Amino acid sequence: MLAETFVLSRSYIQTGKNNVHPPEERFPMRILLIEDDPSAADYVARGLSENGHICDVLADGTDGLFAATRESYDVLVVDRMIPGLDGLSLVRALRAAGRKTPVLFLTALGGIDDRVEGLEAGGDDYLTKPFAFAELMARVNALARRPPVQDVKTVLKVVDLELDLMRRQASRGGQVIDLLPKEFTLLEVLMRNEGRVVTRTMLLERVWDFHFDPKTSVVETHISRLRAKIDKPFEVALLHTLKNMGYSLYAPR
Amino acid sequence: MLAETFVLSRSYIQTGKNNVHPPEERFPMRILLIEDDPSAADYVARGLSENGHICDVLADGTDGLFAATRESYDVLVVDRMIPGLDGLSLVRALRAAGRKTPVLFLTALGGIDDRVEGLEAGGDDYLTKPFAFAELMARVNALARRPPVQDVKTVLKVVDLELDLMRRQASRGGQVIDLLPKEFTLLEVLMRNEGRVVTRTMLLERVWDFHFDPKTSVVETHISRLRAKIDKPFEVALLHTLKNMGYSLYAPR
DNA sequence: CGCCAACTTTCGGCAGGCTTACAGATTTGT
DNA sequence: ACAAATCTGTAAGCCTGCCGAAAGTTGGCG
Repeated sequence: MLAETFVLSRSYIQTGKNNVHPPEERFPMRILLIEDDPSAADYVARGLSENGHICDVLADGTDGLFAATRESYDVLVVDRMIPGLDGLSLVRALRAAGRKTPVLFLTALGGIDDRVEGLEAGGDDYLTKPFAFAELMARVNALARRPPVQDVKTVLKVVDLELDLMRRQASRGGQVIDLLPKEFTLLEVLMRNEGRVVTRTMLLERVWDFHFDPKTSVVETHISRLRAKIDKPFEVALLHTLKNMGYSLYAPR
Repeated sequence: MLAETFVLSRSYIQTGKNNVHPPEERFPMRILLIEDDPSAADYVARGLSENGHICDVLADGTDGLFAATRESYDVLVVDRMIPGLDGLSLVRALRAAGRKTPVLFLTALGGIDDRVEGLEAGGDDYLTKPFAFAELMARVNALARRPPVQDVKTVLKVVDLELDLMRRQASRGGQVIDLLPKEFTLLEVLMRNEGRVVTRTMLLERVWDFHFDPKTSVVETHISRLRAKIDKPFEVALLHTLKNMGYSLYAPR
């Protein structure tokens, strides 16, 4: 899975049409990590995905700039020392192109000069290696202008359906429901968009990190399995299909 | 000689005049850090001040005791190994003088005796080096919030599984279980997060202080060993795996 | 009646996690 | 200071159970 994120799909170009996200706060952040050291990259990527975010990784500066310009990421995490195009130039180019995506620099050097350089080039924050992951997460949150983790809602609720994000556990009407990982994130996305239509494309991006159409029925398959657990055993269905549009989670009236 | 060791504490002298704070929750906490390793001291002091608190730093035990007795700090953070007067004696002396200021010990080694001694001497909590700053901040907050006469929780409990932090000994259903040091801290982290998901990244940071991905199965290995001791011999398993997420310790329903 | 979109179920591959053995490191005892 | 014992991390192989492709079914709508 991590290996996959290393090879950023070339076909993400196709999704260009639909890269405008709804203005409301979206949960999983999309983060682009530009880092060539595999172990560091893995560490960060893994941590981010464990925290429910989507992380693309590129090891080369040129590719990084390309992706950062084309796609709309919430935050960029950029190593200063990378092959292709160094982090500093990358960000300068990005800013010159008018992109304001917040940038967090990772630097092996803790010198004051480095810091100044980075910020002057248009970086928003920096972090010297090695660092605790919690710190990176905190700074990324700060850059994305999100409230600190402590007062992030930990239990989602739609009617009598509850999803405890910390315990990773769902329940309906007090009855505990076991969910598989994919089912869990699928439900999470749906619940965070209660009442709104969630398109297939959104689901592919947020749950599967596919930036293209796999031309299969993965989504349907998992929707089906999810229904079997959260709707089938109960009176009223909460998950509704909207033909040719997508799905929506709400209480019928 | 005395003057020398006070070098770091310019703010201590200036703030001396106003040492009477309202008893309720006050925001900038005043914290005295007694630590001789400059880089560690910097790390902590910087972190505290970034969090808006006031931190005085002293590198010598004798000076530390003097300041701690004279001033009224909200919390003391004390390294066990310091020149002048060791941390243990410092706290004993402080308590003997009737001061109840909460004390957080920093100890390089997580040995049994270190912890027991520290708590017996009148310490309120301990933290083994190295640590993530966030953890120190959390513990300091906890200490400051705690009513002056404290009983440190010395035994963690999850269902019938107990972990005696003083004796460094685990037991389940009254049956004593021997744990190796790594297993002990691993279990401690898990128990302190009962019911919550503890990600692999968290474990790598808190138990191993790895700030990168070791790309090996250290965690799995130790989880396996821990399971063999705390779960295998018993009816119900308490330690559960969540694929791609981490582990969680809780009683099955 | 026929088409298309969505639903359901089955089933094999495989990734991620588990286990074990071993060797290096560290600690302890003499 | 040396040897013994203990502890820890790596690597290799196994195994489980999740995931997604595929094929067949349903149902809505023209």
